[in-house]
Amino acid sequence: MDHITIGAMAKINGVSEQALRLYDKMKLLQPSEINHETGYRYYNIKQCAQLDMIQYMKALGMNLVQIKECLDGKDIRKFTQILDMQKRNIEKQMMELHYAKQAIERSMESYRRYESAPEENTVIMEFIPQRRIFCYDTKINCYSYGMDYYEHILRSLKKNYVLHRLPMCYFCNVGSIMRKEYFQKKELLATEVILFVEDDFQPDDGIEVIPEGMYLCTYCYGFNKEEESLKLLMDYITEHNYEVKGDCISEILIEFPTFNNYDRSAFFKLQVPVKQKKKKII
Amino acid sequence: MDHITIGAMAKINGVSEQALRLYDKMKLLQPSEINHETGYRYYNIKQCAQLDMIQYMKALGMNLVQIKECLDGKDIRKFTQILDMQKRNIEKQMMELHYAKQAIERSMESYRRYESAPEENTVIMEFIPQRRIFCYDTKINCYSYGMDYYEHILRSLKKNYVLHRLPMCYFCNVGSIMRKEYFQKKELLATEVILFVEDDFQPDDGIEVIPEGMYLCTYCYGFNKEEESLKLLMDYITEHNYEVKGDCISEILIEFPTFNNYDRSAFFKLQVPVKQKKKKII
DNA sequence: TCTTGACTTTGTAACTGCTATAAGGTTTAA
DNA sequence: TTAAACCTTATAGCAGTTACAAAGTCAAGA
Repeated sequence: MDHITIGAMAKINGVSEQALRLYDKMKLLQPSEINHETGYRYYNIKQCAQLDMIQYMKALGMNLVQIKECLDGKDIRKFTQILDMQKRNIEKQMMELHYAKQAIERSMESYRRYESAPEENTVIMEFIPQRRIFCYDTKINCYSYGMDYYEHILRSLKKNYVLHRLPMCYFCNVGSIMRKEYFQKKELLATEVILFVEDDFQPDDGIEVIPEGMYLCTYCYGFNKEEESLKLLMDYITEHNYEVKGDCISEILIEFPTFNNYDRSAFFKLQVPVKQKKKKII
Repeated sequence: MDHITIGAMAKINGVSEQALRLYDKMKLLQPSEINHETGYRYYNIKQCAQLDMIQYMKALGMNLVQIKECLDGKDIRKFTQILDMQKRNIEKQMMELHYAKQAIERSMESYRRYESAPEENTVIMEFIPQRRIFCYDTKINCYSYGMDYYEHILRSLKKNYVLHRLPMCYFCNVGSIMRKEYFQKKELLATEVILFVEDDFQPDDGIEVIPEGMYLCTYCYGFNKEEESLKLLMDYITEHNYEVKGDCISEILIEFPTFNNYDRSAFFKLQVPVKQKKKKII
C-alpha cells in the first residue's frame, strides 16, 4: 500500500495529522504523492522509516530545525556532533532540575518546621547538622539601617549571587550572620548576608561550612521582632551560663507572600552554637 | 527611594523591562505609582520583596498563573499544594531526561562500534554482558515477507511500545530474535521483534533478560544482507564445532537517516551465544 | 531655548511544536 | 443520494519571553 492518507499515516505512527502537515511544510517529511486537484497528501509505507528517525531524534531532545539539518546534511557526523551537544544540554537541564527539587524539598521542610515551631520568646536547644552557606559581606551593619536599606542589600546579594552562578531557587532561606565576637559583646553588628546551599557546593570563595552541634534557638515572626529575639538569646546565654561556640545565624525559614504588595514578613529562626560553661564531669 | 523607573527596577533585580510590564499586565506585580499623563511606571523599593517571591516561585518551576493563584490566594496552604505537585512534576521530568541521556549514550556507543566494526562476512567471538530486551511477538515470520510488511510490523511494535509506556527514545536499536531451536535447525524463522532497554526495567510482561556470555558475532550493512549473514553464522558454527547456547539476536546498531526518503538502511550485528562442544579439560 | 541621548510608552510579531477550531471540499459505503 | 468520515487551508492559541518600531518624555549641556 503506497497510498496512505494523512489520517492513516498519523494513526499507524501515533502522530497527529497536524504534526505531519507541519513536517510537510518544513520539508522534514513530504508525502510521496500529492493530488494537485484536491490537495490530498498520500504517503508511502516506506516513509515510516523517516518518521521513525524524526521521532527518535525528537526523543533525544533535538528540535525540528536540528533534525532537518541532520537529515538534510546526509552526514552522520553531524548527527554525532548534535548528540554530543545534546548530551551536555541534558546534563545541564538535569542539574537545574536537581537544584529545583532540592529547593522544593527545602521549602517543604521549612514549612513543616514553621507549622510545628515553638512559641515566640522561648529558647530551646537543638542539634543542627552541618550546613553550607554562601556568604556575602555588605560591609554595612544590617541592624543600623531600615528595611529600605535592607532591600538594597538584598538586591546586591542577588547580583553577587548570579555572578557566582548559583541557581536562583536558593533565593529563599536568606539570612544574616552575626560573628561570634560581636554576639558575645552583645553588639548588634552583622554585615554579612547568607544563603544556605546544598552540600554539593565545595567550600571556596564565598562558600563557608557551618559545623554541626548543639544550638540555642529561638523563633520569631516579622523583621521587627528580630532584634528583640536576638537580645533574648544573648540574655538567656548569660543567665544560664552557656559558652558561645560560634557565629549566630539569623535564618529566614519562610518568607510569606507579601500580600499587601509592600511589607516583607517572614518567620525567623535565630540560632547560636553553645556549650555549657561549667559542665560536671560524671 | 520610592520612585524607581521600570529600567532601574529591572536592573537592580536582574529582570527584563518587558517581564516587568508583563507582570504588571497580569497583575502579578503592579507599580506602586503610575503617572497617568505619561503612563510611566514607578516602583517602590519594597516591591522587590514581591518580585523576589515571583522569581523564587519561577525557579521552582511554577508558571505565572500558578504564581498568581498563590499570591492572590493569600493562602500558604495553596503554596504547599503546588510545591507538592511541582515536586512530582520535576521527578517525572528527571526520569525523562534520564532516559533521553541513556538513549544518547547508547547511540554514541553504537556509533563508535560502527566506526570500529570488523569487515563484513567475518565471524568473531565477543564477550557480551547481560542485557534486557522488550519483546513483542508479531506471530509472523520476519523473513518470509518483504520490507513493506516489516514496516507494518514495526508500526505495530511502536503501538505496543507506547502501550507499555516505554519512552520513545528506545525506538532505535530495534532488532529481532531467532529462538535457539530454529537457529539450530537452520530454519529462518523469527516472529519476535525486540528493543534493548536499560537495566532499570524489571523483568516482567514483555521484558526479558539476555544472559552475558561469549557470542559469535558477524556484522553486515543493509537489510538485504541479513539472511546471508545469518547463514554464514550458522555454517561457521557447524564447521567449527560450536554448541548453540541460546537465542540468536539480530541487532540494528545504527539506522541511517533515510536520505532518499524511502529505503531503510542499517548496520546489523548478528550474535549468538555459543560454547565449544569438545572442550579439552586442562 | 534647542538639541542630544537616554530613557519611557504602546503595540506587534516572532519564537517552538504543536493543538484546536472553522469553513469548506472529497471519498466511500450504504 | 445521502450521510459519515475523511481531507483541505487558514487562523488562533499556548507560555514567557525577546525583538523590534514608532512615538512620547526627561535631564543635561550649548
